Amino acid sequence: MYSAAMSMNTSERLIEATRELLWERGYVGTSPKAVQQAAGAGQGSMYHHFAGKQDLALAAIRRSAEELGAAAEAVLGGTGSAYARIEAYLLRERDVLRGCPVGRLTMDPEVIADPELRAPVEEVLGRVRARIAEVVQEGLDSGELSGGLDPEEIAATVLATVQGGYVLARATGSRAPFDTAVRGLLTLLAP
Amino acid sequence: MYSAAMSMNTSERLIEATRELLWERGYVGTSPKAVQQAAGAGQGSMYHHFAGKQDLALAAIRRSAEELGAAAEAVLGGTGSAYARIEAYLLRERDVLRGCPVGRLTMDPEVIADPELRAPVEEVLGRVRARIAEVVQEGLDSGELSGGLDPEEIAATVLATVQGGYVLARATGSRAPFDTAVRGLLTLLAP
DNA sequence: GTCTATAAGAAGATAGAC
DNA sequence: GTCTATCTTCTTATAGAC
Repeated sequence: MYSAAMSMNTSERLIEATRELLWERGYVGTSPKAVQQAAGAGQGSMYHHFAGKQDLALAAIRRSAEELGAAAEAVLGGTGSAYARIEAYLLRERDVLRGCPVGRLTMDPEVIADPELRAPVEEVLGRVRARIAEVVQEGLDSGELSGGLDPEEIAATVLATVQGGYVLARATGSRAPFDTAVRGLLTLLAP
Repeated sequence: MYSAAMSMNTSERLIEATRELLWERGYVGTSPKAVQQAAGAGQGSMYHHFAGKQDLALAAIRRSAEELGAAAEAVLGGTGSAYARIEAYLLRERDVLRGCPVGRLTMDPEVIADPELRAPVEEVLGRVRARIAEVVQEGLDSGELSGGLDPEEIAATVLATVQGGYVLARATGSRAPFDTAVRGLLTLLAP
């Protein structure tokens, strides 16, 4: 059962349970049966609300992407200097060992092969990347960051460091490599 | 059938087929049956050579890790300045859209949950990270790289950028974000 | 809306013949 | 070493009753 969610209706519980399972096991590793058990819903109930596994995953992925975009915007659109906001993004509270609920899906062959499932993943990662680039541009305009930097390049480096930090952390079973990689990047970016 | 490998014996073909499937679909997404078909081997044949799925995956993962370590050492242990060798590592030929055959496994819940399967992944990523740190240290010692850098941190940033670059590339279906992230990092590292 | 029944095929083996 | 048979459980549904 989706323990933190007894007050949700069945459709909501199914989506939330799917989000958790996709995060932990990916699309290939998540079965409708596992979703039903986690949501406390029956077989017929699930197929009443959703057309099938793909349909349910689509709802779950869209919501996770939306949430990720909002969380990124919350720090990148905050107050402070450009460097401070990028630092806030990098140091933002994260469940490092669980990885990124969206980035994780890029390693799933069936998500990547399905344009509908891949679309929200591509869209939100592109949006966050563009938003970081805007902040870098602001830092260049104000003279806060050094002149030779390309905003799009630095934004890709920042996002890649985060996504790759998850990989290193999960490989070691410790969040330390994630934090180390972030500190390295912050040193390189330091005005 | 493992098309490029008709001359290998059954055991070899099974390992190579497993490496390909683990790379593409992960451990959770790879079935013994799929391995057998890709290797052109029968059920009984596979279970004669290997105790089961985990045993076969262990052989495959160990080999992929070994290969990755050797490829990294080939560029990091080459000639040239510290920066040039790190640049060579970052620009090294890669099948970007396929991702990293080793890093990819960190997103697999059953690999991460199994100490035997995770060990080669952790070991080789740690080894590459330490090797990059050595090269950064050489650059600091020679005065080629700026003084304020921590070798361990920069090494983690370099490896994370690569691993995260794969994520961004697969999300968009294009290798461009990988190359962009690498260029950003090279700009930040430039002596 | 939710439940149970049914089903073809895959997953991950084990057993024993050849 | 390789092959076929067999087994249990899981996967991903569909059909129809309540």
